[in-house]
Amino acid sequence: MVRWEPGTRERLQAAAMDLYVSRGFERTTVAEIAQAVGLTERTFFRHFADKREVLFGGQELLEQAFVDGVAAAAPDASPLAMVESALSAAAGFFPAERRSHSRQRQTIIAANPALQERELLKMAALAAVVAAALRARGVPEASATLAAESGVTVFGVAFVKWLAEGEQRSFLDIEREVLGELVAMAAGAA
Amino acid sequence: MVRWEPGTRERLQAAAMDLYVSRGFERTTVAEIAQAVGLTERTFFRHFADKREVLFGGQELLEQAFVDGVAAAAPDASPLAMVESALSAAAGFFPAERRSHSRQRQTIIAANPALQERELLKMAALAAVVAAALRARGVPEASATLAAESGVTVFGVAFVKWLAEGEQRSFLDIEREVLGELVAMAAGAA
DNA sequence: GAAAGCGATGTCAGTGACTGACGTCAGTGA
DNA sequence: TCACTGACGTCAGTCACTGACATCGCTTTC
Repeated sequence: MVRWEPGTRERLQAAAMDLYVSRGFERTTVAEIAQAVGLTERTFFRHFADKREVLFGGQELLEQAFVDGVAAAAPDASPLAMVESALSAAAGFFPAERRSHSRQRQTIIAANPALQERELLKMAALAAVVAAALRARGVPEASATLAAESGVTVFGVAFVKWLAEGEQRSFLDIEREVLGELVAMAAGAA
Repeated sequence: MVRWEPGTRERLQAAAMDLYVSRGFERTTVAEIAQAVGLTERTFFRHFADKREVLFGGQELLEQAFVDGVAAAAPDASPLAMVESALSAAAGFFPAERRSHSRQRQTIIAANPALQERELLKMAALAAVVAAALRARGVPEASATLAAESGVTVFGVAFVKWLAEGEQRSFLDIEREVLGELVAMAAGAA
């Protein structure tokens, strides 16, 4: 008999999601989450920096996908083409099966400014690593920042659309549509 | 003799800035801030929702400037032209005299993820009201969101540039430059 | 001009997030 | 065998934030 069940982190995440859904984020206590999986509040904080972070696992993987996408773009690609490649790479993270889970998560976040703050921070971090990846490919500072920020904006807008009721298209298709709209908008003002 | 000194809110803001600079944000207590102006912790929380909010006064005024800017754009202006108008209107908030103060504030924020989160939330709120203003002028949903987000991105990038050491140009000039770069980047991919 | 009400503040007693120090104990390797 | 490690528990403490209630100059009302 093992001393501790494996997958502590994952069990805490699942319990937190459940409780955030049923009681709401603010009305659930870290002690309750820990208790739900037979652990202590102190142990929760050994796995997650804070009560919000438990909803934001996998950030590093998403960042890596974006970075890999930038690296995979054609040698002579424009900054925006590199971003497009990154968006394509990230689309793999959101297959149709994941929509239900993502929707539930997004509902929780939408109900709490504190969680929105954390999400915005994650998106900002994402933009920062994408900008760094672009700079590593020789894109000048200003363009890199703008392209990265725009890319993350497209990602965010596409994500919300993907979650919309009745939406049937793949995440990738929606990303492409939104990116096209952005380019069209900017082109109209050139 | 009056019972209370006037300008409580402003005095709290000033004391908070001072302490955040000298001791750092995390190492200063709300009780200390209140004490510094002869008040109680409880009173601090009657003026500010939390310890971070004290650094983010004047948000409504900035939002209003953006909204007014959108409204002031030419009747046949494109979404991006409306955003440009909004950026121009906002530039009035950042005359050269304010750079020193803004720089100090930005240094505090840059040192604390919790404060960055709050700033990002404020920028997201700004984007939301700009998007609403664009929609009110007939811009379709998707374009409004993208144009607003792009505008706020330009604003943020321009703000950082404006604060850079050795930068001499006006905030408005920098905004225009950054917006131009964004349009050029998007146009290059059209 | 006394009484009533208002508004900004103080006081006090919480709750809950988060931290540091230290103890526990099954498994692991020398 | 035994030292050591890693994941967890226990405990005490700090601090952000909240609700309920008291205080008391000032203003309004009759």
